[in-house]
Amino acid sequence: MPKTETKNRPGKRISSGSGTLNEVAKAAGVSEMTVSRVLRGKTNVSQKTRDKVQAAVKALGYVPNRLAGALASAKSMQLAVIIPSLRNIVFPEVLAGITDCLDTAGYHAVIGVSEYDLGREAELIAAMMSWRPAGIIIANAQHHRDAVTILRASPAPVVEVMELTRKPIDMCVGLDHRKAAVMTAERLLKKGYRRFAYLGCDLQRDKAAGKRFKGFSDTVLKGGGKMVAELTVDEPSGIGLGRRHMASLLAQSAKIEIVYASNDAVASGALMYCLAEGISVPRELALASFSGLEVGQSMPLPLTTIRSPRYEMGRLSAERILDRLNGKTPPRITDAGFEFIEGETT
Amino acid sequence: MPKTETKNRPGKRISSGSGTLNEVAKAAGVSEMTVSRVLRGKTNVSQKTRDKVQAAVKALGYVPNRLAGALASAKSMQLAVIIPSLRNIVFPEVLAGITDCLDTAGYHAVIGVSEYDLGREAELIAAMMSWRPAGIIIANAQHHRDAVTILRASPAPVVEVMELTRKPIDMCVGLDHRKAAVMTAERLLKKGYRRFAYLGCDLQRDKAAGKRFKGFSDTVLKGGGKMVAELTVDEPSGIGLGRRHMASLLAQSAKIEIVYASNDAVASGALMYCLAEGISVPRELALASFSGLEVGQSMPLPLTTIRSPRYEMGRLSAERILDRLNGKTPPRITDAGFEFIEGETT
DNA sequence: ATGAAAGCGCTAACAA
DNA sequence: TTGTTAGCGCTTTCAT
Repeated sequence: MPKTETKNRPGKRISSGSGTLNEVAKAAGVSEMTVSRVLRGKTNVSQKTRDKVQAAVKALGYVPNRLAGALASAKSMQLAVIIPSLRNIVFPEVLAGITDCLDTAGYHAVIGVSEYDLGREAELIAAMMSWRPAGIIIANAQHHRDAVTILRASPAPVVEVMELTRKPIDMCVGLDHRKAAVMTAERLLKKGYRRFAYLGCDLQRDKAAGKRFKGFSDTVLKGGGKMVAELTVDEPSGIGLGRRHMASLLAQSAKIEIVYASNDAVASGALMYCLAEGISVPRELALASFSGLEVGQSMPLPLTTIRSPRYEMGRLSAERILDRLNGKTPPRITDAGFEFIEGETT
Repeated sequence: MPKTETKNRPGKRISSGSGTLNEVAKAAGVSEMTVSRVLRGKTNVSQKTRDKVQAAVKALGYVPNRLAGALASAKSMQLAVIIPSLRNIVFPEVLAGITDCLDTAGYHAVIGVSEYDLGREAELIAAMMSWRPAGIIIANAQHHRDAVTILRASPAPVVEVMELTRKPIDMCVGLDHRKAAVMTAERLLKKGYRRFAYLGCDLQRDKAAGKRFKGFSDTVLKGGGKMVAELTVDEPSGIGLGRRHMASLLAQSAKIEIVYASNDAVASGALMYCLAEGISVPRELALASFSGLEVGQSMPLPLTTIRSPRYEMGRLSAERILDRLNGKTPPRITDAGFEFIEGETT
């Protein structure tokens, strides 16, 4: 196993694994610049030279050094992507949209996970900037002031993804969480529900969920309804949260007609609780939430919820950045929209 | 919005956003080398000089350029991470373990998603190598021969994660999928089950699932049982898959006693189908699978399954790489183990 | 404890 | 179409 010897060779530069432009140039009998041009697909090289160079590249198994390239051209092919969590499936879904789009353009994503900590997020951004990314995609619209300072100063385009903001740092791609929750509340009121309960994660951490909660309860009150029970739990949002905490939520009031959950994972857990406890949904208790996750739509009763275009938002974010890098002027604000899903839990 | 002007300034180098070592050095009245030493935490600098430098760094809002640093030192602080998918929650969970470990050490992950395509995986690896990563973590143990060639030649440590292999390219961290499936089959046989069915994703794409299927059916046959129905579907593994395809699996044979699913997502969908159709589990039909996902354990009946240590495998992979970079000699093969979960679906 | 010189591997700009 | 020159911003090595 040659690996073990490879580490620390003090005082001696490692061969970087695969030769240099110079070696290829010599092998092909041309200058470094010509090789560089061929490799970057510049058109002003004759086919003959092209072939020679490509043969040499293949023969030597040459892999270009993008660190050097990025340094010389001040153009990196990496994007920084900062998300709050990998445990909540919505972020990997956004990430999937991002990587799909980037891959086709030869870019790569460097990821940072803030664990919903804005201080940590700011540190991550600072660290990421040292790679001189070609662009930055960051989840949500609330950031530490240091983070905002850095991002504003960034020469690279920035996209805030997930939430819509009136005044993004640079660009934003997302949906109006308040509007989504308002629409949900209106539909539920129209259906006759009046006594609402809320179950969710800590609203200080997940700001988008906080906006939804606010929009929802405002609308409920305005519409003659009441929030008769509320439970927010400071633990990772997920199915387990809904499953474990429904009992104590329901214990808060005997008159809950419907539970609005912070997202589909929580709502799915809540529905599982009801199924396990023999609570008839929606007859005895109704459920609604937000996300449109596969799990929620696969339940014996599909959830009444809002579908957020997660993959699409990721893809659009990456596209906006690439557009900017290609000299275009994409819209600063992109409303990715959402869709109400009339399930069977209401 | 200053952003819009920032893109393509033809012929003019962008200021890279934040000054250079040289500017800091001038501001602090020392040489570049001294600043470099302070920034990298070298000890042989006097406290007085240190303070001056740090003041200058803060005053200028200097952010070091790691591209230049990596080029000069031939040591990057980035790891390449290649996974087959972001839609299957197990990979984000592994990724979470990786990023958690890397973050504390100041490293960052560059990610590539192969979509279960080995050709694409090989291309991704080649592309990633051009960033001269300090290490490479790649999911699974089966790769395109070009990929193997590149990885073997890599001066950076390589970890194959998820599956255990007898002869890893460099190192591996994982669990024995065959063994896990064998154990599951043995327990089910002991419980009296004889007529088995299999429901899962395409076994050519998900090699680990293939190993489990093989181990499971081998054991079933050896133990006097029978595989009376099999359905593999070439679509992304997930809850929806299980939910949608149970009907046609069950139509294959009237005498199925138990369904073994390729993983917990599929099994959860299958269980939801049963709940929706009023099939009594485990009386009329039993269910078992593999993963130990939160969703499966939150179902009204927790799944009988195997818990795979996904976060832990990610963490360990990153740790092995960092150990190597720090001159240690970690074990080539790390068995992360697994745990049988006796649920209520059998 | 500090500094000067010499690149790392590549690309922009200009020349031929 | 091709080549030459001069860095990109940093770290290594070797002096002092």
